[in-house]
Amino acid sequence: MSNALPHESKIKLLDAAQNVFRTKGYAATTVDDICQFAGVTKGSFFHHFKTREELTLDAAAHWSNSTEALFASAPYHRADYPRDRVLGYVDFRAAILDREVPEFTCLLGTLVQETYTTHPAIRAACDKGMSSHIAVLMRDIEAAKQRYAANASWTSESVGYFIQSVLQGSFIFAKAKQGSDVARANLSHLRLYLESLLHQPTKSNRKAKS
Amino acid sequence: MSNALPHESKIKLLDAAQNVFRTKGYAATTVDDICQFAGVTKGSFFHHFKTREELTLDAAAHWSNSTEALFASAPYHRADYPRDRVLGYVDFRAAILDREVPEFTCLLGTLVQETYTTHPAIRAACDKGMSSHIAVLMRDIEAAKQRYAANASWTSESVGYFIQSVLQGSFIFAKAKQGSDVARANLSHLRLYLESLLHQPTKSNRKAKS
DNA sequence: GACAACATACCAGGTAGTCGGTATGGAAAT
DNA sequence: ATTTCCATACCGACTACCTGGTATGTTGTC
Repeated sequence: MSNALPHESKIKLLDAAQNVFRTKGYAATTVDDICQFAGVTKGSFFHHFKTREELTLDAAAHWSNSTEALFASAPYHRADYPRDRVLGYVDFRAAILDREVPEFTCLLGTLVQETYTTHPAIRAACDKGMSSHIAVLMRDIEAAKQRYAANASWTSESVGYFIQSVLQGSFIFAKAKQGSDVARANLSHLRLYLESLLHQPTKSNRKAKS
Repeated sequence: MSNALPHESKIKLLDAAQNVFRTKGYAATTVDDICQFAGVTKGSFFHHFKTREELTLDAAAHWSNSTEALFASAPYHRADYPRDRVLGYVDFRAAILDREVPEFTCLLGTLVQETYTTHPAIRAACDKGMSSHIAVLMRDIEAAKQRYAANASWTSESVGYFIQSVLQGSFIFAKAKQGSDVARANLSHLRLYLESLLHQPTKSNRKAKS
């Protein structure tokens, strides 16, 4: 990838794609839709991207970068104890639900469902983006596991995927019900489960080594 | 709805729609795709359905009916204790994962994600279908709750939605990863959580009244 | 012969991608 | 300093194609 920062129109198009795809889905979104939302012309679109699929791949990468930056800078991420960071992640996801549905749902989850058999490259990009997000989360889960449940039979990886799956499923119900009530309730169930996996810490084991 | 049982071609079309939608998604599926899969002509299609959207609504209803029948006749459903039926449901869902991805994923979850802003009627049909499936499941959850966790603060409804959300999220990862490993792991996490909500029964409280 | 259940050719609208062209800004030549 | 040159960014009309839906015809059956 080039290291020069992309032009304004290109970024506008990528951001527009994020929004329109999450609202109308991949296949129902036309190039003109994206151009209109971005406020640029079709000529500009095809200057920056060879095809609609190429834009989609770029948009998936753009999404991964911006979400990773968002979570990295979120306050929960600075908690001292890994367990607090894991639970903080869940709380943070719950806090975001105060918006319109297309604004808190996941681009990659939306895309992959429509393209997994028809557009292998997009499917792979979504898989990669979601997996790398989970990999980051896994670091905290693993650290918390070492501290509170070192001998448990579950893996931090499986818990990472479980968390993401609950989120993705919650998004589907948010779309079906046009609201985030189910998502919110799901996240409290999830939190409860995570608390039980990482047994409630006491002052003493909080003070324990690293 | 008519009480006469629908013609063979109509059923073929509804079944074909189920399969093709789950494979290619709603918007990417053409009427010709469905006709070809069903082995009927376009003329037949538009004889039975006024529009593509009407077929989709019928397909959603058809899906709800056939899945409800499937679960009602599944062996787990005949367990004596409601707790066993709830856990049996999860195990049954896990057992189904031995197939190709489009065969075990949920039509309604797929449809709603693509249509929730653009096709209100389809969105509503999906919501209705998923909610009524949960309502059936809820009966067992509620009965199990009365027995093992009568005073717990969670509602059987929220647990029903949580179970479905884990499933829907699992389907997304099945699509992203082209396999059901994550789904399977998710279902064991889910089972563990449900077991903890409905505390492990002993011989004595199994024998307890009704 | 009337009606349902098809079959097939066709059409109108929409869409991805193309193509010739313009604007702009910076480097190079003079 | 001024002119020339060129690459990048952008514009919008146009095209070839696809797709939902229609119109019209055919077959079988009660």
